[in-house]
Amino acid sequence: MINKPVTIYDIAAKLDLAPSTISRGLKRHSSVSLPTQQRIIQMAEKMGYRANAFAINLRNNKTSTIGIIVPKLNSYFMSQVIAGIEKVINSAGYNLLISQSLEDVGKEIINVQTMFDNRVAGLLVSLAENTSDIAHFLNLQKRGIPVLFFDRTPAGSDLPALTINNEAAGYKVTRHLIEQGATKIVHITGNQLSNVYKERLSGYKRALLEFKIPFEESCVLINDLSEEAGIKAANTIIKLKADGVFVANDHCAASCMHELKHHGKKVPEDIVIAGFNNDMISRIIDPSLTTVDYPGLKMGEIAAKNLLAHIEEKIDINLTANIILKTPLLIRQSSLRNP
Amino acid sequence: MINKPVTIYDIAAKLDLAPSTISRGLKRHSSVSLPTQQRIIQMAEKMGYRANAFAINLRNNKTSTIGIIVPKLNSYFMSQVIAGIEKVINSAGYNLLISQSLEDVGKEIINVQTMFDNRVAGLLVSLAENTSDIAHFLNLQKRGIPVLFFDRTPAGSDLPALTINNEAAGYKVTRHLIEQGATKIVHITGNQLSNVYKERLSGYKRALLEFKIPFEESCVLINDLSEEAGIKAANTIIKLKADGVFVANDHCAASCMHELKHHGKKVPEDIVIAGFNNDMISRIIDPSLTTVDYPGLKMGEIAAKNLLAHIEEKIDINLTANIILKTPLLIRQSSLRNP
DNA sequence: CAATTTATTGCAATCGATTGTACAAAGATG
DNA sequence: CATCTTTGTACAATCGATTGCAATAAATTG
Repeated sequence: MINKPVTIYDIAAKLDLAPSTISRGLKRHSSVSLPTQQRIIQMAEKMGYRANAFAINLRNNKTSTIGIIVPKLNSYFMSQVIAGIEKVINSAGYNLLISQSLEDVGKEIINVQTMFDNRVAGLLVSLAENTSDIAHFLNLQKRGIPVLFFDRTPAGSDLPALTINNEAAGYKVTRHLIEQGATKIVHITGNQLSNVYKERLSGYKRALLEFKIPFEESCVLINDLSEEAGIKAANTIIKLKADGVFVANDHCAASCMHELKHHGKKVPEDIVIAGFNNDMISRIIDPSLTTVDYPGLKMGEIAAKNLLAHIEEKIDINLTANIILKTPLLIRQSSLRNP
Repeated sequence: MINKPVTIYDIAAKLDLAPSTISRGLKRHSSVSLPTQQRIIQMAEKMGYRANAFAINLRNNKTSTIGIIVPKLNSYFMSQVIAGIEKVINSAGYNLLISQSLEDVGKEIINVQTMFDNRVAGLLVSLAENTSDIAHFLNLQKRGIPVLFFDRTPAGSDLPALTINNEAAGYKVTRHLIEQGATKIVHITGNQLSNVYKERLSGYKRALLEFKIPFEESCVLINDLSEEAGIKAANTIIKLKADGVFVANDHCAASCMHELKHHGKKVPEDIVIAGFNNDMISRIIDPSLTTVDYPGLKMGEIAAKNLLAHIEEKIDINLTANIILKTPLLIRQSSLRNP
């Protein structure tokens, strides 16, 4: 048997009151007498009343839903970010609508439309790697829906964004590898349309320059940073006779290191390696992986808090300064030659 | 400047037609003449019309949103499941509303309420570990909203569920470890209220029984299967002088193995180890980890397809047979003594 | 050419909750 | 006791799309 939902009209009929009184009574509006409030609330409870979200949203023309668009869900980092976001917005009474662009602008555009159709109260976005034009987000802005970018943010735009200092992190890692004696460092990274990978490369170059190591184009390997890419890269590294590797993500670094060991290379003796993100895997593999601590949970929390502030206090989000999180370098066995 | 959304009334005014005609025209209803349809569709396009989802949902009293409640998002397996679900439902025009119970029944109950409030068309659920009573899902059933459980499913209920044969998998792993010469096998597992962990333990016991190895209560370590738990368990394993370990998840297995190696134990020579899930980490660590291939992506796809079939064809989901996926044992270095 | 059918389009109610305003009953004031 | 507040509740419009039914115009038929 299928029950149908209880409405304020049903409650009104039972208590012989007007629907408007029920509506106000449920919200403890002062214009409804206390005894009446009690009766209403008790009856609503008893009848199993649940407000119809659509009716409310239609009336208010907004929701308590936050949208989030990310390139892919299957990374530890992203799960952490989402966990951080959920933690904040749930306790503020919001829901999350999640979707993935799967690194494709086309899908990203569709996702933005869907988010708009569902009248999200705000949007958190980490861009697909091949997104260069961000026109599809401007419609939301026009409609007064705040958009906040995190991690993968639009290049050369003044839209509000939450990032880490990728250039500085790239520099720190590279400098550390050099200080550990590396003289030829390969950098494995992702699509250069993406700010994160571009900036890490910049940092890498700056460190080389500072230590007067010539930059070689052949030492920069651009791929999808997957497990397979790491294996492939390992072979290139051996051919290049490099003695240092800086990978822009831990999974790829781990698989690359695994493959290098397979080929008889000793880490860190023959080659020093560093990753990026501080994924779980970086702690468990042997030798443990030097990496950059990318605080996903914290990033999620901060992103959510900022967005909420803009939604609820109606401050123009475009006036927000960009936020840059600190990312400490975690030095572990994979790069430590002289303890 | 903030634009306000275009409605069918705006279009109607522009074309000097009735809103109802616009509504029908946009859906290419046969009662609207073809030229009028053209005019309507073109004008809608031009004015940037987007249907108000709430108005539609309110009218139809249903949505094209699928809800999903999982214990935690931060596992590779779960990301895969979600990717699989998204793949299927997106191409069918549905959205995903995701939330985590964080292994807490209380939060799970709240999540179910939220899902109901948002009138999800259907619900996919993997239970929190301490959920024993599933009364909170029955309301949805009563309201005609199909619910399908996957992975962590309710014990002793006839609700539709999608699982793997955990008992058989547990048996296969244990048997394999015994065949590789293990005589005292520790089983590290999770909350026994959860079907998956309970059944894997059953399989473990059956294998011991079959090979006439006495079952010892002290050899079953129940914890949260975290990285830390793995480290702690390693010490217990050494004290117990076990020579085999079957862990109910790869991450915990990896950290446990790491810690065992740290204490000078050789894997697989001194101790054979197997995990569960075939997470990325199982392939990258050294030695590579024997594990059970848990096909997350496939599970997500099947779950979504089944749910959709029930939503769209209105077949009573409770008549569906439970689905059980195959899970091959992947034998790798961590347990292979005699090649 | 009148009568009837058919093709289009419009009217108005509906979904459930909200909210400005009107109204009635109670109490306060002179 | 009449007038003015105050308090509590009700009325009715509104949000945007849908849909059964009515209405009009055009086309067909006898």
